[in-house]
Amino acid sequence: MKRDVFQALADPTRRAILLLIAAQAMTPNAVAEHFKSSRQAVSKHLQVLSEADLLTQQKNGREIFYHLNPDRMTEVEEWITKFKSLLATKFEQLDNVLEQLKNQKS
Amino acid sequence: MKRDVFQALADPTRRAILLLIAAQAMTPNAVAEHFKSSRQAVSKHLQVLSEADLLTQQKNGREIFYHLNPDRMTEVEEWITKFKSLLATKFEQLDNVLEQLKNQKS
DNA sequence: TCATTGCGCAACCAAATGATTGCATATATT
DNA sequence: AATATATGCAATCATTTGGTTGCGCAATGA
Repeated sequence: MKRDVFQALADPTRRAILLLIAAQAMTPNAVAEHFKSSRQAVSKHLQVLSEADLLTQQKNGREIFYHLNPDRMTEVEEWITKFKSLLATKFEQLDNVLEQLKNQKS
Repeated sequence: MKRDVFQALADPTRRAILLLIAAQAMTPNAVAEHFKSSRQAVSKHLQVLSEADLLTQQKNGREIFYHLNPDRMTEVEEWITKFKSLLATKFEQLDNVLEQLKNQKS
């Protein structure tokens, strides 16, 4: 399943997991040891993060290491950048925003 | 109610609303005109964004203009920055991450 | 004054979410 | 071969979420 990156980042536990894995690739059990959450709960979070392409898996024997995929985070950065540039130019840009949002109209 | 900024940004419609209002402060009706969503649905989104302190209200007669609060977005930026700096230094920083996540342990 | 407009709020509903439990499978260890 | 370990997957459940509907209230306008 394809998932929205922002939605994947919405959960604070998932953000913490990302920070952990950003520092070092880890197995689900290793991740779970750092949280109150159970292994299964963590496993579900890892699945969500994987579906958002924020993580990749690397099987090694019976262990599965989850690695970070840094590319996907740039998508968030780009949104923020767009947002900020919009702020900078304000009113002048309203037409452009309207144009870009056109497909969301009824 | 206090709300998580990331959670507020999780919904694509809310992100679009933020872009609109970033370009120009608007009333709920004005916002709703740009979406398929009903006024009440948009109004709820505005409420969520307000609870996350991403928007402020300014009453003017019977109209309420929603303005952007750009400060709150920096919180997201800071998380991303932290994330990226973690990536840059990788393994060396693992201890720091563990230290920061300590309070989330059982 | 009376109708209309802009808006928030509460109740309600279907769908999604986060978590738990139980089980199956593959790999490792004895 | 038998057991233990690491993990995923499905079912289930309570809670949250996004949306609709209906109502009430303040401000505008006739």
